[in-house]
Amino acid sequence: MKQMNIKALARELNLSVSTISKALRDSYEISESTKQRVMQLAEKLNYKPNPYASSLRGKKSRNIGVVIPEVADSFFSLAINGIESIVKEKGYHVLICLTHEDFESEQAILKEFQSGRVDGVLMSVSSETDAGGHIHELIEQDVPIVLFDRVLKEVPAARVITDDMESGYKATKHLIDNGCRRVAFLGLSKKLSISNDRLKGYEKAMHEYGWRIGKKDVVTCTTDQQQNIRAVKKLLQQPNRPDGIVASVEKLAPVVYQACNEESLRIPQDVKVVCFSNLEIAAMLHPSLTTITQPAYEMGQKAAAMLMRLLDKKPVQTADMEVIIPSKLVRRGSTSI
Amino acid sequence: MKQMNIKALARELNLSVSTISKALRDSYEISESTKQRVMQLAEKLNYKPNPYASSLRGKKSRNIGVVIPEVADSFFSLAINGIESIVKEKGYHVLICLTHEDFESEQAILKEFQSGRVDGVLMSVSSETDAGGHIHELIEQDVPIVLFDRVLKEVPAARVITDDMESGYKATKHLIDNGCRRVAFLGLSKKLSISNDRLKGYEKAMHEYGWRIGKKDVVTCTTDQQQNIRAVKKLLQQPNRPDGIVASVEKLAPVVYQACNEESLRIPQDVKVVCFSNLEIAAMLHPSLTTITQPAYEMGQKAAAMLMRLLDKKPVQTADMEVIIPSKLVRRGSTSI
DNA sequence: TATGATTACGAAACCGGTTTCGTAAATAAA
DNA sequence: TTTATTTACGAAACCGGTTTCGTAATCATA
Repeated sequence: MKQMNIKALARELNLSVSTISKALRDSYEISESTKQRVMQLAEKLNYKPNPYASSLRGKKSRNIGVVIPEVADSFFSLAINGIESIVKEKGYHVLICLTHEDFESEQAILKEFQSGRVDGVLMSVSSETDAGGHIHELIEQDVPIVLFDRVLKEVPAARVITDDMESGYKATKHLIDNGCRRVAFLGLSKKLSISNDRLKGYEKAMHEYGWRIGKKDVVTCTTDQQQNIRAVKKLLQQPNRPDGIVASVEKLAPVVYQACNEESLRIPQDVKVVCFSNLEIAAMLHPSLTTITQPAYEMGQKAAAMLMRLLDKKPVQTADMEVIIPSKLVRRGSTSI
Repeated sequence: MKQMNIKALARELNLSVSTISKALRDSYEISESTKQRVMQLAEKLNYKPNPYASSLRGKKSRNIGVVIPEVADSFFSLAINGIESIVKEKGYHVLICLTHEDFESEQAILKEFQSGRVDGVLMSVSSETDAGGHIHELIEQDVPIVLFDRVLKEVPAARVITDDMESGYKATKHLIDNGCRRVAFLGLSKKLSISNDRLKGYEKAMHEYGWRIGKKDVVTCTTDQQQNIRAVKKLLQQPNRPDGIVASVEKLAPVVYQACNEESLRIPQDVKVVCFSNLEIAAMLHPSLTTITQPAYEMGQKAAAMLMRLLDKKPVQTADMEVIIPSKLVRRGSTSI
């Protein structure tokens, strides 16, 4: 079947193109009877308005871009569900773009978004992102953006984050309370806000309890899982090895388990572990994994709702520009004998 | 900054709009020196072509739609990575749409895609999908579609699947070889191709070894995890309860572990378990989980590559319309003592 | 020198909706 | 009855690229 368009409908009904358009948009200028006829024929002939024509004329794409490092991560996949639950109702579509933790990809994607392809952007920055020039450029083109989870401190954009410092503190304190005296911290990148804030909380807890932080006890991991395993094994091979580990991102959970396994160290007897994670299956790990669980779905919802407000051009209070939702510590087997 | 467009560039350079357009597209009609001038100014003024204008005129969106039930599932998130790795090179964007296992959502999405929003579609059907009318409609509008993993048998569309029957057979045989005599099967839906094929393999293995399949040993699960846990517990409460379980989709892994836990049954001593899953963390479960692992990334790549060929209008052999990539059985602790 | 071919560019149609503006006819108000 | 207003619709501009077609100028060939 040939693609139906407004012109064909107009011909069929002996009406003008503009009348059809108005009728379909339920304009007050058109009589009820005409609207009925138009709607019915449109339905019958399976007419679908061309979204690109509308976007071109209206300067609105009804697409929002979601820029994240990875989708194979339960935080991000849950956040996507939250985002979608909000924007779908408003008639927006979600364009998911993956950076694979690569800064240049992230820049390229935001550059693309300057074209008008999306009306707004939700982003969690890559682990390699340490400057916000690309975000500024986007804002200058009047594309609203809301950052979530992984943000850049110096970029004055709306943001939804968790209480990362407190969470890092809570995780570390939990380990110390359970008998750990030498706790190590695994970050993902020195550039990442969440790693750094969680690290700060870790440091605060360690200092508060008077424990020294060994030079090698703060490990910066990479995107190479094999290399991460080697790094953690090395950490655990030290003469006075750590007896507790705070892993600041979900993907490090298997790394820690694997490394402990290869070093023949038992969790939690020899090493206790807390990991930031949203994995449903954390409870079924061997042993079950104590986690800091982020409100991923709610964060996605909140970030999307903020973006919707920005798109509606409703005034947003400066106080509403930063939303902090607390994470929860879920105690499981990896931290108690 | 105001959005740059071709007209502004033309004015600036004292050239016509058409010359600019051709220069930017590297047309042979334009002299090298003019191309240089145009390119340089475009770069300098940060010109981004409006994708909707191009799409409207060219009848090509350079978007492909990916319709899947869920993104919080490692099979699908890996498949997305595979898809993206292929289509990005060809300059396509990925529009991910989630059905949440709801047939009506799936229909609505495909209806939307009749508008020309996407040039092609990759889909894995929802667990509630049992008819292919919406797919047919799309094909009639000349939108090519490739199904992957979860397909509809009767729809004559290109497809990429795994050897589901053999995998179900292998999983069941593995349990039987490890001493199980009463194996249960957990499907996701009676409508789902993968559930049914895997079930067939299960039945084949059971018959081959002369084991009866109890009336209640084939359980059809739902999207409600709590209900699934109750169903599996009920399964395990039978007087002559199963000593082996084949779980046909990843999300049932936590269900089985939870149910066994609540029934105080040990894995693998009391019940042995094989689950179809791509979870990286399966090896760290308690006990580690024997899986049928699908080549998710490769399937995504293959499906995307097929779609690219269809979009290039290259003739595709009928023999190439169905690609079957084998899954692998990964033996772990949940099936051996 | 005359003719044909090539080069380099511009005018304008086009894609398919949306919106502005103008207007005939019907209705209401004076 | 005249004037003002409302109703219901159409013509055409518009969004921003792309493409077709026409053409003046230059170059090559006979």
